[in-house]
Order: sequence, then structure tokens, then C-alpha cells
Amino acid sequence: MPVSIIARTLSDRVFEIVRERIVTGELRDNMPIRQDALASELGVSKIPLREALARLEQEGLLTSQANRGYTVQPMSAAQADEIFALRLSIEPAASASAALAADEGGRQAALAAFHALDEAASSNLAEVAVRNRVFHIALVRPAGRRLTTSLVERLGILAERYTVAHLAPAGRDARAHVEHQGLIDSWMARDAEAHQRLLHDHIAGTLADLRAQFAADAVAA
Amino acid sequence: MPVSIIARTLSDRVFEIVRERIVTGELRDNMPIRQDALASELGVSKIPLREALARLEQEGLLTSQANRGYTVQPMSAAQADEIFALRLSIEPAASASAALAADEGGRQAALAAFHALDEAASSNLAEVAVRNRVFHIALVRPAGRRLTTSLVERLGILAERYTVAHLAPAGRDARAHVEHQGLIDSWMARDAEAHQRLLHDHIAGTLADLRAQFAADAVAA
DNA sequence: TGATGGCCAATTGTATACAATACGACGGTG
DNA sequence: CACCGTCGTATTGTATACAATTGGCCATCA
Repeated sequence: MPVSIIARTLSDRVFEIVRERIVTGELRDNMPIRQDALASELGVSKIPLREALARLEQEGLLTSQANRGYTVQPMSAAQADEIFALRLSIEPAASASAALAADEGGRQAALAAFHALDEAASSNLAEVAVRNRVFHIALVRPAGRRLTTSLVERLGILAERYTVAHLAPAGRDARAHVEHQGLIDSWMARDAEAHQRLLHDHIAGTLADLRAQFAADAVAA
Repeated sequence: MPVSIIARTLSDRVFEIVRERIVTGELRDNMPIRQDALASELGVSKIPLREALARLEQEGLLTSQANRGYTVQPMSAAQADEIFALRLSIEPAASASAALAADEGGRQAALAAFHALDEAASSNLAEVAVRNRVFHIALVRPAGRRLTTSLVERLGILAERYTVAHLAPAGRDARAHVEHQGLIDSWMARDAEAHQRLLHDHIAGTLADLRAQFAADAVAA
């Protein structure tokens, strides 16, 4: 939206591609990144790839050790707890504030994001996850707080791995739909207090589901 | 502390050097980064420099536009507000939690960081700023929440520019010393509630000072 | 047999060289 | 005289080529 004509660098595109591969689990935990192989697979050289990897490390999705390269940061119940605790600290208040501050464009964008999420085929989990993230961000962006918005986005990306991995078999579509409906309704009605409470409960509920799933996985393993 | 023998890459060192230059104001707002010039000045090639710049953009200290390079993200009262609002949302609770969870090593590290800050020559503002950041992080790290700790560190780095630029002429040493003393005392006493309140007030106070200074600057300009 | 030290392949990290893009000056044209 | 297109230089972005570090394998030796 800032620029109509998009001029993006190779590094940018590689960044998003690799990020999606991590988030969807295509690149699994602790898997080392073979730079030459990945670069040639993507049809680029190592330099833009390495710039993308450096950014992804800063985002918290990769870890690097000098001369030993990058590995995918492993998932853990502890990290999931942290991510969702941070989201609880930030997102409800930010989203509620945005509900009050949103102009017409922001409100339409939020509605559009909601409908896009609504129409996503529940079979395509990766697509649902992306649109879910976009929806949550659309609720925060109209506050005009750029840093807060980008932080919420970052946390959403980190969270996505966990929701994709652990909520996949649960079939929680129905409840999620109801909750999202409540979120958009209260937000559009500019009922900041109700929205903040609903969003808090929504995030906390997801975290509770994740914890249960983690516990089940631990038992199964 | 994780590794005794430090094997770091050029990109890592350049990252910190450039970060310090931004934080201390040596690289001013909106100043474009001439990659070739900076690289040769640092005695490295463009590749490690560019990896460092990519990371710094992810950290929020730089902005990039394709084929037009990197520029220093300008400071603004709005961004300062955001940074400190986020710190208020996260740091007091995290620090209080760490006070309860800290083991002996963590407690000694916090004390050491406090004394280091205490002994920093108040004339060397950059040194004070760094040690102040290290102190605040030392209060959070013992909670064992890695992501939260790194986020607090990031926000601290972003905040540092503003404190360096705007609190420099104020001579607030005495009050800061008293507040830090209170912070470390309550933290060491594991009085989580008091510590949380003190840290909240400390951050809020700094923000108030910054706002006043910003307003004064705006009038003067 | 078990440990130790040195070669070798594989992989990462960096420098040099090249292509692509953007900004500014100049001259032409209405 | 204002405007527009074109060229030239400066700067960024990328590919190729090279150096440095790691980890494994095997021979050697106590």
C-alpha cells in the first residue's frame, strides 16, 4: 500500500519463500540449511540467500553458528508459551485501540481480511494460517503504530508454526469461526472493551489448545 | 556465557559496529548508507556489510528501498511513544518474574551489571547507555524466557537512541541512580510486586522526560 | 584394542568482478 | 523559456571465484 509499483530484490523474495518453508514445516526443526543446494534450487546465488537467512535469524526462525551455518530453530512448548504470553501482553490492547482509531479505509481492509479468512478453504491449512495472520494484523494496523504492528506481525509469524503443526488435526474450524466473527463484530462496532476481552480470550484459548496438544504429543512420544 | 571460545563472523562484528554508530547518532537520521565507502572504511567487502545491514533493517534501525539502498530510520516522538509503551507492556512483568526465578548466578550477574552501571563515568554518555541496557536485560534474563529477553533487548536498543539524543543535556544522573538502586534492591529482595511497580514508574518517567524534551525541541525548531 | 594425529572432502564465509538500476546534466524541441 | 528525452556516472544488487574452517576417515602408535 505505500508504493504502487513494487520493486523488490531477490533477497526479499527468498526471505519470504524460506520463511514459508519454515512456517509450514517443510524445513523441519534443527534441519541444517545447505546454502549451495538451496540457492541453486531457488535459482539464485548464495549472496541473496545469505542475506535472507541473516534476516530470518533476526526474526527468530533460524539460528546460526559461525562456520557451521544456519539451522531451523526448534519448536518447544516453552517458546510457544512465550510467544503467546507476549501476544497477550500486546495484541488485545493494540487491537482495541485500533478499533477506535480506524478510518474508513482501515475498516474496509479489516472487513476484507475477515472475509478472505472466512472464504479460505479449510482444507488448505497453510492458506488459512496466512489469512488468519493477515486478519489479526489488519485489526492492529489502523492504530497507526508501525512498530507495534510489525511486532504483532513477527509474533504472528512465530506463532504460525505452532498452530500449523499442532492444531492441524484438531478440526477447530467451527469455534475459530465463531470467535473471529465476534472479534470483527466488536471491532467494527468500536466496542474497544469487549473487543479487547474477546481477543484476549481468543489468544488464551489457542494457547490452551496448544498446551494440551503439546502434552498429548509428549505422552505419545 | 554459552561458549567460551568465541568464533564470530565479520558480519557479526560489522553489525554491532554499525548499530553503535546509529545508536550514538554518528550516523544521523535519514542518512543514506554508502555501502562501498563504509565497507572500505571498515576494511571489509560489501557482502558482510550487506548482511549486517539486512539484520539492522529487521531490527528497525534502518530502512531499505530496492536499488536505492539503506537509510537510517528517522527518530520521531511517535516511535518513542511506541517503544516505551511496548516496554511498559512487557518489561515490568518479565523483570518481576525473573526476580522470583533467578538462581544464584543470575543474581550475581544482575548485581555486577548494576555496579558496572554505577561506576560508569557519567561523562561518557554512550558507555552509560550501554551499561544501562545491559543492566535492564540482566534483570530479565534469569526468567529463562529467551524470546522475551531478546525482545526486551531489541526494544532497549531502539530506546537507546532516544535517551542518548534527548536526555544528554538534562543531567538526570542523580534521579536515575536512585531509581536504579530501588530497582536492584527490590529485585534482589525478590519483592516482585514492588519491583514491577518501580520498573513501571522508571520507564514511564523516562518516557515523560522524553516527551517533554521532544516538545521543547519542537518549540525550538 | 583404543586413542591420537594428520590428511581430505564438504561446507561456510569473503573478496573480486560484473550487471542492473537510479539520479543528474545536457541538449533538443515545441 | 519551459519541457522532455537521452546519455553518463554513481551506486546498488548479484553471480562467480577463492579462502578458511569444520568434521570425518584412516593410518599410526602406545
